[in-house]
Amino acid sequence: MARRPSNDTSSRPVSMADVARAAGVSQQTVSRVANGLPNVNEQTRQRVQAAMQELGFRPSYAGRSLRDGRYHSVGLCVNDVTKFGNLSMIDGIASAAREHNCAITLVEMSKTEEFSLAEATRRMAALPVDGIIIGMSRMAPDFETFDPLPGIGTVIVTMYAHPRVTTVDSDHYGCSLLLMDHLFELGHEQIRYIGGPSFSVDEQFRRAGWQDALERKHIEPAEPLEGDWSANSGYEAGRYLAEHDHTMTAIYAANDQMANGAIAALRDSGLRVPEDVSVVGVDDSLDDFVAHNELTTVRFDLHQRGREVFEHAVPEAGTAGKTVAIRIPGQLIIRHSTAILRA
Amino acid sequence: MARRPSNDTSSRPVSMADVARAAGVSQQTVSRVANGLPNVNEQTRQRVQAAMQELGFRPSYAGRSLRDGRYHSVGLCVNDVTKFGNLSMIDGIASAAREHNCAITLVEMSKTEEFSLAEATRRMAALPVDGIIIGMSRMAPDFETFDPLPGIGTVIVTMYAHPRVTTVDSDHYGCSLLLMDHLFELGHEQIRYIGGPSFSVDEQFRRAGWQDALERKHIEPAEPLEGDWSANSGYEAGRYLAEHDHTMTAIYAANDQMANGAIAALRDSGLRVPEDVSVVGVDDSLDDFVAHNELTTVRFDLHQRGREVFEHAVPEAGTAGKTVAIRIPGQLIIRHSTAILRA
DNA sequence: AGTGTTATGATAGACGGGTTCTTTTGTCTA
DNA sequence: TAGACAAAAGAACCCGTCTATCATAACACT
Repeated sequence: MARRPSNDTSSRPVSMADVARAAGVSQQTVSRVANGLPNVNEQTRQRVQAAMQELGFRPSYAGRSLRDGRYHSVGLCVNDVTKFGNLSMIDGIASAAREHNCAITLVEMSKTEEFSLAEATRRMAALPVDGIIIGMSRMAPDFETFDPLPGIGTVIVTMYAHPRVTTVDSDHYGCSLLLMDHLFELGHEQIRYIGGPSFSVDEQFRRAGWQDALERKHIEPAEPLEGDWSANSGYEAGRYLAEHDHTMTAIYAANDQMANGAIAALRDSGLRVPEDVSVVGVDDSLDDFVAHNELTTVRFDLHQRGREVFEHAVPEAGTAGKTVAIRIPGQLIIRHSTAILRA
Repeated sequence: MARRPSNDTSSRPVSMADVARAAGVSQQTVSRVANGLPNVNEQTRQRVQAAMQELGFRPSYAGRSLRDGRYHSVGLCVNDVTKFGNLSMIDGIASAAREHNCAITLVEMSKTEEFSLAEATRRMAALPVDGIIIGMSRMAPDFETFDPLPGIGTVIVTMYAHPRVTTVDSDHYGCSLLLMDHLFELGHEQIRYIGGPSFSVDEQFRRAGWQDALERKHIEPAEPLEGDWSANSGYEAGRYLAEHDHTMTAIYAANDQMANGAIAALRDSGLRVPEDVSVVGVDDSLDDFVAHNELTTVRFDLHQRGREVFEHAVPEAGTAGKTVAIRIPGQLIIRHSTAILRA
C-alpha cells in the first residue's frame, strides 16, 4: 500500500487541499484565488484568503516547478567566493538575475579540491537551475573532459573560446593594450611587468597583452616577475626592480593590489611615483581601502559582464542556440601614478 | 482537455519513463538502477545504464523535491553582495553548506529598494529552500512587521535578539572592548572614535562598546566622528583630528579601511604612528590590499559564524525549535600600529 | 419560459521520482 | 512433477500545482 494522504498539518507543509478544506471550497477555487483568476465571488475570495493566511499557506516550489518546468534560478559555480574576480562576478550576475526576477543558486567548490568543468557541471546538474554559469578564471578550462548538459544553457566565464558553449569574460588581453598604449604615449618604453601566479588564465592573457604590445613596437620585453596578486608580493617585486633595474621607467602590475605594493616599495627605495617611475594596475579595486587612490588602472564593467553572462545562460526567446565568445572591453582610468617620461 | 503527454524528447528533459521505454523495462526498474537498489539483473542494469547515458538522463530536481519535501539548499538574502561583511558571510555559509552537501540560493535585494525582514521573507518563501538566512547588518531589523515563516528555519544575522527567531552575529560590541582594553593597557585614555554611517547596526554596537569602555573608566568620551567605511572618509577624519585635537593619543576606527585612511592622514600631518598616535581598526581586511600591513585590529572567525548561521537555519535532528542569540567573539590581532604611551 | 452569464464543484490528467504492493519468472528441492 | 522460495520486474499510487472539461446551480434579462 502506498503512503496514505495525511491530514496532520504539523509535519507537512500546507497545501491547496488543506486551504480548500478549511475554507469549505474546492481546490480549484483556491487555485483561482491564488492565481488571481476571474469568476470568483468576492465573499468566497475573502474566505479563501483568510484560510490561506491562517494556515500559513505558501505554494510549493517543487509542485510548481514540476508543473512549469522552470526553476527561476540560475546556477553559479565558483572556486572561491572571496576572490575579487569572483565576487564582482557574483555582484554583476545578481543584479542581472534580479531584473529577471531570478535567484542565484550558488555552489562554491572546496578550495582544496580539484575544480573542473566536468565536476562543476555534475554538481550543478542536480540543482534547481534554468542555466549554468561556471567561473573559471583561475585555470584553463578542461574542455577535453567536458560536455555541456543537453537542454540547459551553459556559460563559462573564461577568456578561452569553445565551439559549443558560450564563453564570456572581461578582456584581460585588451586591458593590457589600453595601459601599454597609455604608457607609450607618455614616452615609456622600458616597462616591467609584475604578474599574478602563472597558472591563472587572467594572468596569462594580461601578460600576453603586455608582451605583444612591446613586441609590436620592437621592444625586447624584460623578464616578467611573478606575484600572487597580494600587495606584499607587489612590494617584493617592486623592491627587486628598484634595486636591479635602473633603466626601467614604468611598471605594469597585473592587478591594483600588487601595483599598490610596488608603489610603496619604489617610494621606500627613494624613487618617486610618477616622477621617476610610472605605475599602472588593473581592476580599479583600491578605492575603499586606500585614501587618495592615485593609481592609473583599467576598470571593467562587471555589471555588463554579469548581464551578458546571465542572459546567455538563461536565454529568452530567440537568442537560444547561438554560442559566442564575448570579450568585454575595460575602460582606462587615468589618475596620477603615470606621468610623461622626462627627457 | 488536459495537456497530452508528449513523446518528443527534444523539447522536454529526459525522464525515467523515457529511459524505461528505450531500455524496454518499466519505470520502476529504472528507479532501482538509478538509486542502486538490489534485485536488478546485472544484464538489465547495464541495459538501463546504457539507455540513461545515451539519452542524457538526469533526475528531475522538482520531482525529487516534491517527493522528499526537501530542497538541499539554504536561502540567503543580503542587501549588497560586495560589502565586506556580506561577502565574508557568504563565504562562511558556503563552506558550511558544502559540508552538508547543500547549495545556497542567493537573493540580492536591490541596493536602492527598501530592505526589510518582511520583504526578504516574502521573496525567500517562493524559493527552493530548507532554511532562510537574512543578513541585516546595515540597519535595525524591523521585528514589528515581521513574522517568521512557519515550518522553516529562519536565522537573522544581526546583533539584536528576537524572542522567536535565532539571531547570530559577530560580536560587534565585544570587539570594541578588546581593542579598548589593549589601548588602556598601553596607557592610552584620550581615544578618539571614527565610526561608520550611523544607520549601520554594526557601527552602533562598535561605538557603544567604545563609549562604555571609556565610561567604565570614568573618562569622558570625546565627540565621535562619522565616516562611510571608506579609506577616504577615514583620511578626512584623521586630518580633522590631527588639526583639532592635540590631546588625543589613540584612534579607534570602526573598520580597517578607515583606520588605514586615518594613518595616512596622521602621517601627512606630521604625526608618527604609533609613536605619537596609536591606531586600531576592525575586520583584518587589509592584507591583500596593503603591503606590510601593520594595523592592530580584531579578526572575526567568519567561517565559524557561517557554520553557526547555517546549522541553525537548517537544523539537523534535535536542535530544532530552540531559538538563541549567538554572539561570536573576535580575536585581537596586535601588529605595530599601537605602542606604549610615552610619559 | 427561454436564454445567457457567472460562480462553483467534481473529476481528471500532467509533471517526475520514489515506495509499496503484486505479479511473473526462474531455480532448487522433495 | 509438484511445491517452495527467491529474485526480477511491473502496476498503482502519492507528493502539490495547475489546467482542462464538464456539470450544476443561481441569477438576470428578454
